[in-house]
Amino acid sequence: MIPEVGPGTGRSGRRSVSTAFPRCTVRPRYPGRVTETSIRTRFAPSPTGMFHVGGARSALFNWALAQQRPEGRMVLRIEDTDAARNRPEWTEGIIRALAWLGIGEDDPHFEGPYFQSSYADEHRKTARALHENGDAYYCDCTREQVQERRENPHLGYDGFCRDRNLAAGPGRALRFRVPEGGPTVVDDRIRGRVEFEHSAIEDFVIARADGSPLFVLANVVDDVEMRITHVIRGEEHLSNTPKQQLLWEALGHTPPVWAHLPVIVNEQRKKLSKRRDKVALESYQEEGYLPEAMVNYLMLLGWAPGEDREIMPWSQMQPLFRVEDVNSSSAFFDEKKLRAFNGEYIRALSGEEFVERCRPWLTGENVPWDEADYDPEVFAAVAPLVQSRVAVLSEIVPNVDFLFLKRPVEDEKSWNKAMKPGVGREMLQAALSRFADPGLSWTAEDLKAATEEAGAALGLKLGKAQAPVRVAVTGRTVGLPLFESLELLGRERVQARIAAALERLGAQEDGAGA
RNA sequence: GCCCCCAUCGUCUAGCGGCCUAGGACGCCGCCCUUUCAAGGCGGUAGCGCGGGUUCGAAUCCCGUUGGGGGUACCA
Repeated sequence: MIPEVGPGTGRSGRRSVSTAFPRCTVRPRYPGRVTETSIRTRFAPSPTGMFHVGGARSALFNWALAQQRPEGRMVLRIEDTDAARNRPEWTEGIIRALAWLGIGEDDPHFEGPYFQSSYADEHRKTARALHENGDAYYCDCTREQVQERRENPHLGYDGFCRDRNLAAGPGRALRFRVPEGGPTVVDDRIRGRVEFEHSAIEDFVIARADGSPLFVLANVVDDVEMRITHVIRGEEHLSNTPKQQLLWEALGHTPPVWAHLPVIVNEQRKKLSKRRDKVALESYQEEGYLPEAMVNYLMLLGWAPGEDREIMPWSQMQPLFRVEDVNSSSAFFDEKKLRAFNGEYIRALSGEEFVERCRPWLTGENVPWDEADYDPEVFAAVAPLVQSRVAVLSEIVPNVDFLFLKRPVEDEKSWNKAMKPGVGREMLQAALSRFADPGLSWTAEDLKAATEEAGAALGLKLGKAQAPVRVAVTGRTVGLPLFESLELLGRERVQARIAAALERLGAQEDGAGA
């Protein structure tokens, strides 16, 4: 059974998300609010305009945690320091995708978006401070020089400039001085204690030769400034974590709670990639996945609410979520299961809600019929028949197109299957004459009886008898219950379509004969 | 190569030393219902990678091994 409402329905549902997001202004400083739990979610704007399903899951986990505490905040920071990734539209895509999932600024637990680029001065200032107190040093080694110098190709930077006391200058990058000896222990909520020997961490670059800070530094500076307490992100960041923790400590702060989520993989067990895999949240949205189904499915990737429950609305799921319970092994994104969930959520919709949700797929540019031929009342009438037959909303189109198209779609396979010699023509003729009887009331019930009789006269059971009629009228061998469809289409159009099919059969025969 | 992570049905998972003859869900396969297709009902298939320990007892703890994955940038 499906519960009443999903997560996004009330807030985001099909509602269009405000395109102009007022908060999207440059902020000189982060508010640096102290909250019980400031959870940080960060996204880099992507030129593809796509929002990764993996990012969606991370966001949802963060969101659940933030909503669990009265003062909890999920802070969205747009990491746009890469100048090439600085278009407002891309940021808008992130906001819109989150809103679709039910995560947005109209909820007090949401804060942001903030823009990392607006805080660049602080990043540089911190870099200089790190240099001044000796935690970082300038290095003028080129990549080639480093490679030539080290005998052991497995090692990274060899620390050549560690004690050269170089001043800042052109061509000089700033490197962090990783302490000698001992490990840095990352205490991860999901993985437990993970030790990284300092000898295995090279003196990493924190600012480029042009003075611009790198992700690893900017990220920490921002998190410190924003008083971030929980960092919940993908496993791909685990190896950055000891570096960032070292930075936190060098800046005199206690590192946040870390939790590294397992990666989401494809059938080849490789990390989902934008090139190979269908990862864009938007593409699922376009296909007609409901946000509440997507949210439900995503939450189950690496976590389970227990007691053998799976289909559960956000309102019930959210309080149950615990990061500690997240599985540490990678999870395969199974679209089949997502589809099954989506079908369940669709069937759980009320009739009116279903019709409402279908609208975007029935109108507009991509619809196969003339807009003038579309009749919302006709759709509303068949909607109950459609509802249990689709797993994603876009599938409603092939189910109902025969009602709005001037002529049914032409599908060779369906035609050949139904219009077998000795059956097709005979059946269509029989049906046509029956349907022409003015005494026949044009109702599903009587149409069924009439078709049954017509078939019986030819020795056909209803299952066989209905096939040619169905193909003649709808163009397909499968579809909605036939007689309700005929009733709705109307006597005139049904007769015309059967006649047209007979004509086509005749032409085929003539062609074959000649 | 080096560092790190991971390991229960095909897939997502439950399990955190005896309730396990390993539970649920998706998928798949039957059967029922049926005007096609769905939906629905009933049933079935299938798993603790391997080898050592520890223990009266191990899917659960330890070690090793194998196999996957992530990282390894003056990207984020």
